[in-house]
Amino acid sequence: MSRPAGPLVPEVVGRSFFDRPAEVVAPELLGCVFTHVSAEGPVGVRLTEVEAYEGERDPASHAFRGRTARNAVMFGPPGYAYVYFTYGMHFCVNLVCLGEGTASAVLLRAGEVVEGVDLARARSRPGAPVRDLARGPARLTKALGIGRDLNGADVCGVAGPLRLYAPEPGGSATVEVGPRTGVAAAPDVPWRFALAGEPTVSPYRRHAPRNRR
DNA sequence: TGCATGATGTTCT
DNA sequence: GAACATCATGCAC
Repeated sequence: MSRPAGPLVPEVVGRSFFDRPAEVVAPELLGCVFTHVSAEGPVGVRLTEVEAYEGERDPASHAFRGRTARNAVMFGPPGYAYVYFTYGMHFCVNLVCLGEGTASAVLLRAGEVVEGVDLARARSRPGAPVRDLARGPARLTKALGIGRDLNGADVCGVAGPLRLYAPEPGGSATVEVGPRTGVAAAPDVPWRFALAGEPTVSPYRRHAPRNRR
């Protein structure tokens, strides 16, 4: 498609983009700008690190044991946000891939805040450097102000609070591939994708088993 | 600079 | 009742 020359109006990513396996969608999400417009204002994050999760063939996925009330969104149509609560205090956000009945999703792990920096910082910690605001999946949702109420929100709709914009053309970035971070199961599957050389990308950490008391 | 640990709630077995 | 796709903090070196 074409658009008239003028100010940069980034294109909203369409639903067909997500109607593909997560491990295919994931690397293409890098560089996209994910925005949440709330009552407080807009915050946008340029994605620098993501992870792919498949359904029943991926033991690290929430959908591994089949459909439940919590992961129902993952089994739904593509282009929606799956938000879940974990570790008693953190939210993480996924973008659902593939069609109805297939649990495929991409976890957004980290990004660089490119819009609404002040708001993002206020939600995080005053004085925090910009590159720390969305470094890590839980911080990313915090910076964007994403909570449980956005579970199942449409990412492809122009009217919704969540939107995903295609990266500006011309930027060729090197994509780094590696094992997923922090997962207890299938730690060696290379489905973690990151932009090389980005300071917002968290260092690789293997899942740390917790001592029980 | 790097590791170990506690906080905290939802979900599933 | 245990595990968990995490983060911030404290302490050792």
